[in-house]
Amino acid sequence: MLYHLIEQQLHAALRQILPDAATAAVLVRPCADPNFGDYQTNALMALAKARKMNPRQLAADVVAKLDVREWCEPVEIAGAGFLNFRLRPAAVTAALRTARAAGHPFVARAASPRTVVVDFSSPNVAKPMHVGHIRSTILGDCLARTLRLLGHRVITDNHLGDWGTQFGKLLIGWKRHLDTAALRRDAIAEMERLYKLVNAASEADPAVLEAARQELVRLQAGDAENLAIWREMIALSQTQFDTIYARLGVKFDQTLGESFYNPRLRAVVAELVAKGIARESDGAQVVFFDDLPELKAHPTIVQKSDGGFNYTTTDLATLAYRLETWSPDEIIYVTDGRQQLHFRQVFAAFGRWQSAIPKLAHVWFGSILGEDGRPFKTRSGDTIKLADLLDEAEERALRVVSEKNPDLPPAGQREIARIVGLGAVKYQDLLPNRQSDYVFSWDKMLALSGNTAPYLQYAATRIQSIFRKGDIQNPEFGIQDSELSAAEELKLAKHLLNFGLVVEAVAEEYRPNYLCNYLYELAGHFTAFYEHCPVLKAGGADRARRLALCDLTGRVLRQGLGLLGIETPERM
RNA sequence: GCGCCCGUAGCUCAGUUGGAUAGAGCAUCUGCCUUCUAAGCAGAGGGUCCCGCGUUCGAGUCGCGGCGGGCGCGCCA
Repeated sequence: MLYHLIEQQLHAALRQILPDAATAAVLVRPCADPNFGDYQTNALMALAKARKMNPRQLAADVVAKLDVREWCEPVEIAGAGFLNFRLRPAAVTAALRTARAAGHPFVARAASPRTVVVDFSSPNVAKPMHVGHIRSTILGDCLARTLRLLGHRVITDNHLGDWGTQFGKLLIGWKRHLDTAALRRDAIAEMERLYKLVNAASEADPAVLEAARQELVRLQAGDAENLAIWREMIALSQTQFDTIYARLGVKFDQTLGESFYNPRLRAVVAELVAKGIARESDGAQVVFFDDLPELKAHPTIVQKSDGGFNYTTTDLATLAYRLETWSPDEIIYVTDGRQQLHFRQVFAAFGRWQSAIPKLAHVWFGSILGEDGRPFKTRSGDTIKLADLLDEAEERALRVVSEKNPDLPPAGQREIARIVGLGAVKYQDLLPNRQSDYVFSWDKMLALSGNTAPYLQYAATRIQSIFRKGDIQNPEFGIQDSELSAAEELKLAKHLLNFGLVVEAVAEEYRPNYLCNYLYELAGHFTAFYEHCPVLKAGGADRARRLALCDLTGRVLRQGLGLLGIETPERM
């Protein structure tokens, strides 16, 4: 990648001037304003400041030692000490030629691949998946795909909520009120009905609450009947999850729910106690963090006073299992922001328990708010089911498709509507900064114009259309030494070069919105090119080169959308 | 009370080690389909980046203090 080569040369030059400088912080980034050039570095100013040097003088000294003639016009020193690099067109065409031969154009595989566990989605058994599950699922899937493209070994794990106190109420409901016909029709809806029924009843009648507690105790003690019912509830739920995941194109390498770790919990606590990490307090076993100021006031319980375990215990057992099973370099948790304190506690406790721990990342996202700006209530009944959201998305897309393409056969229209509708939902979810709360709105979630997936898909289909119209199957076109004659070609080409930079940033900061914005800009550059530069009607070298640009743009768009988990139709 | 996050155009939001003249989409307005798909393109208007002080050559970004909102804080997950 050109920016990387420039960066390396810059580091070499800097070492000649300041041998002890930390070059890792000296980055070459795309210019904020193309008027300044293609790439810039601002780090010399910071470096000069730290050493009380004259920044412009330092810049001049470094430039004197810097040799980037192969790729750049003469380097400019601007303002307080910016270095601006402008690519030579010949270097751009050379980079495009290299990319056309590459399996994944403009993306460099990681020099040292790492093993990364990604924990995401984690829906609860016996409950419908609702809009609240979409962010974790889509975000986690995107991060997994991104890390894989960069050459890392990724293990995705769906940590199902398949154990816990809710099963007491569910068991009561199953035994007393089960409607088997309704269960056959829609198992999740029936289980949800049972839960709500018993939940309401236990609020009114303490005897029901006590009965539910007893059922839970029997389940935990291994009662055969309760275990059988519990297993059936899991199996029925898994069918629903599988349907949703198939629709979303999300795959898991592992589905190890909370219950998988039950047999390990006692030993975890025993070890924590033996090592003096946990101690008894008010009848419970508790881990205190007296030496950590931010957690001093927030101890965490690993065994309740009634002897039961909780999610901190389960999460610690899960970490230990992952460590011994896969020896990961990193474990990523994708959950909402309300669990920040919990994960700080788990990570801190785990750090005391185990000597060598991998990088632990809690990738959190904001809450979903209702249209009124109030938090979305999960228990109040007006939760929007994920399946309904996806249905609505496909229906809205179908209306547009049938209007725009009335001549396509219905099955073709539905397939396009499926890809466009699901793409719109996913993109809308990945576009905002993940840490912002978002206000749920049908219109916003399902928008099909502007900065949306359909815009990107549309650009990709226009490219496909060119190849169809030109009847170009095995393209023998290529980029000769001819110049990129139009300004739009050069802009498009230069933007393509930065794809890998963005993919790496997504993986490093766990922020797919960087990729969304990059692809939106790419599609914008392509559209400008498309409006101004005829491809099929151009002749000779222009035509060949523009076809090559179309091909590369199409590949990057499809690859980028693929990282977001979004498909691209042939036409739309 | 303590902690985390947020406050940027009418609305929804971006804003990459602090960096150059703060950007999109939607909405509004003006043009563009006889040329590879108008789900598009070109252009216009629209800003006290919540307020104040500070650090800095330079602050939407960092620090401190306010104001407003969301979330969390030992036996749910």
